[in-house]
Amino acid sequence: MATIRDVSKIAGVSVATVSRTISKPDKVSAKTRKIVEAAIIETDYKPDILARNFRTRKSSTIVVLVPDIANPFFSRVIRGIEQTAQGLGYAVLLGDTQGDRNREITYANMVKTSQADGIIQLDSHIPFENENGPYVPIVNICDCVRGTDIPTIEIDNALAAEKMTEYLISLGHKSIAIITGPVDATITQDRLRGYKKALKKAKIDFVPENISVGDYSLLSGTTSSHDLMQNTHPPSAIFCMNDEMAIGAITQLKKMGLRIPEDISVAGFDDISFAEYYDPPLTTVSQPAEEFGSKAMQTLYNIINKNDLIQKHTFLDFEIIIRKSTGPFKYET
Amino acid sequence: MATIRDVSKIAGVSVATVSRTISKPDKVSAKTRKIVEAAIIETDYKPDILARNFRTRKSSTIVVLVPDIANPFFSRVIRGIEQTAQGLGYAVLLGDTQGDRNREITYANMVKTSQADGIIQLDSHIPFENENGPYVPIVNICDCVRGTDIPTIEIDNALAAEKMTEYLISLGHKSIAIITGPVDATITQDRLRGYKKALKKAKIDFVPENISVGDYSLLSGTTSSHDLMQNTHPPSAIFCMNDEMAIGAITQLKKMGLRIPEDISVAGFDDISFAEYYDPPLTTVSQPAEEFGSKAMQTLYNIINKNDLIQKHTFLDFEIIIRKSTGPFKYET
DNA sequence: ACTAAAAATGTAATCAATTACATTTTAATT
DNA sequence: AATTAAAATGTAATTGATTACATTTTTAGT
Repeated sequence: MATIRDVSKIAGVSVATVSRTISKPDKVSAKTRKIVEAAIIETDYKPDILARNFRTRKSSTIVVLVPDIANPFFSRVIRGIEQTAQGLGYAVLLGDTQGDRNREITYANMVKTSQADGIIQLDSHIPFENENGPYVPIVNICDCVRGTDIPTIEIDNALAAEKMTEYLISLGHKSIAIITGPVDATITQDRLRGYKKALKKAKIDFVPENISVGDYSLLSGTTSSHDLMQNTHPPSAIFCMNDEMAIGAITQLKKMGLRIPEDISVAGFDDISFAEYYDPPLTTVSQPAEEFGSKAMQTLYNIINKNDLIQKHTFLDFEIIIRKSTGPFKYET
Repeated sequence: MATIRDVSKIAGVSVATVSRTISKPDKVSAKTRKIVEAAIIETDYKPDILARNFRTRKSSTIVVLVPDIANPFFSRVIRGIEQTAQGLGYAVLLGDTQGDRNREITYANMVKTSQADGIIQLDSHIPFENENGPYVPIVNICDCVRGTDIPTIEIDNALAAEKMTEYLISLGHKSIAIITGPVDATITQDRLRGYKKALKKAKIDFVPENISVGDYSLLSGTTSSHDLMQNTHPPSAIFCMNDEMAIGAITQLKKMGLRIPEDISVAGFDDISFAEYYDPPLTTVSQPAEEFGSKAMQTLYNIINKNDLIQKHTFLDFEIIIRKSTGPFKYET
């Protein structure tokens, strides 16, 4: 493999000139630039990225921390990150944490050791043992921690849940259950807040038994919905904090002989691609997954390169998608 | 940040001894090892990975080339890769190619420049301009090229398709359509071969119009199935080369007023998590997604580290999962 | 106690780029 | 043509760990 020194010899210039030809061509006269470029081609020179990274203390690599890559919403976000990263000349290191804090820290240390230039975290947890460590460029998206000055990108989860709940109320539902995500997640708390707010505005009493904690899996949708139907006053509508749980719930409710939406309404969250193709097509909250990814990468890029145009807290638009899994409340006959 | 020199000063030994304490502790006496370890803790020394990578020409990073990360089957494979990679001390660079050959080459060059130590390719395409370039550790999985000595990991796709087709034939179906993946993919050709073989064994004539080319998307399942139903002799069963297309097909067929499986049977491929939760639950071919990933990573690790125990061509087990989307053929009434 | 072999440790070169600073060349102005 | 500023180029230090080779210390055997 040819080195910069080989090129400089062939071109009859110094290594500095070769280096400049590559990284700041306008600092080199047109004549020598041509000579050097010819020498680069002749020697088939490819800069040694490892040496460059070592010297410049940059890796042009970022880490994505994701609770679970196999989650269809997250994988779309990551696709958005990856596409934008490619455009900006960054590589994406995948950090599937499976919720494990130690793995988060392992990946965070890759930034501290310059193996990566920054982190995009999709979970509401900051992977630093303590806050007074070295500065680490990080963007927190989708599910964001509060009370730090770390840039965040999210939708207004409380409002989205409020709107969806209002919609269900507008259909005549009074007993609306909710299947949540893990209790310690910010989005769970936000959405629960929005749900309660909508109930309050409609003067519907909040019933604790209408809450079931899930874990975003299909299975937890089935078990949670099963549990909810055992309540003394079973719900006539179930709002799930993601589409998988909604699909799990519908599967279970159908198995119990209930018709969707005639007997019970089910709404989801995320609008994954399957939502539209489910039977019945799922009423859900659409989130701009790819935009989350591209915005996050763009913001992280600005942080790394110290552009001042960083918006600390960005809110993206959501949309209530009304399909066929929700319908008017009907009194029992 | 403390360097190895700081540690050596504190410990009163040479940098070589510190380096050895870290990488080959058995080459260092117990006494000095203790001293050095204490100094490492005192200085909070973390080896500079960039310097190490530069010097050793290794990055402990591998690249995963995937046609689309948002495909649920692929994301499970990647999860398997990532888990195993973590255990082996490797980081995973995500290369979402969207089928773009240039992107594949870009990522392949990262290996040539030592930014990554090897590649796991999930597509039947080898990303080298020509074969006589530098040696690149690579493993080809799921959809594999033929006629090279690159290690592959796959299921026997022809056999799987043959078995599924045989199953549909055993239900009495004679007009069995197939929705394929892209024509140039090895798995498409393999599965098509298995499909034809089963037809031939059952003495059923192969009808070209029963083939519709899809692209693995939900939408292509709907359009392909719609097209197939316009045939002069519409099929009584449709075998789709992945579950998304099967789900798209079922959605479309239901829209056309057909009942699944009473009026028409639909089978998929992959057994993604949604398959079991669909209505009706999908008959499909189960592939061991995570095992693909972990086997691939293990094999790549062996290649990189020149262990000789490399099995060139590995075949994993598949399983025909019979659920409710397929049923006996019934003559039109 | 002496010697040889083995183990432990140290010295200093090395990896290939970038870049601060020094020097030379070119351009502009009078 | 002389002077000065600006542009272009060159020199050589620098980055931090690894490791070949040299040297010292320890161990074992007599």
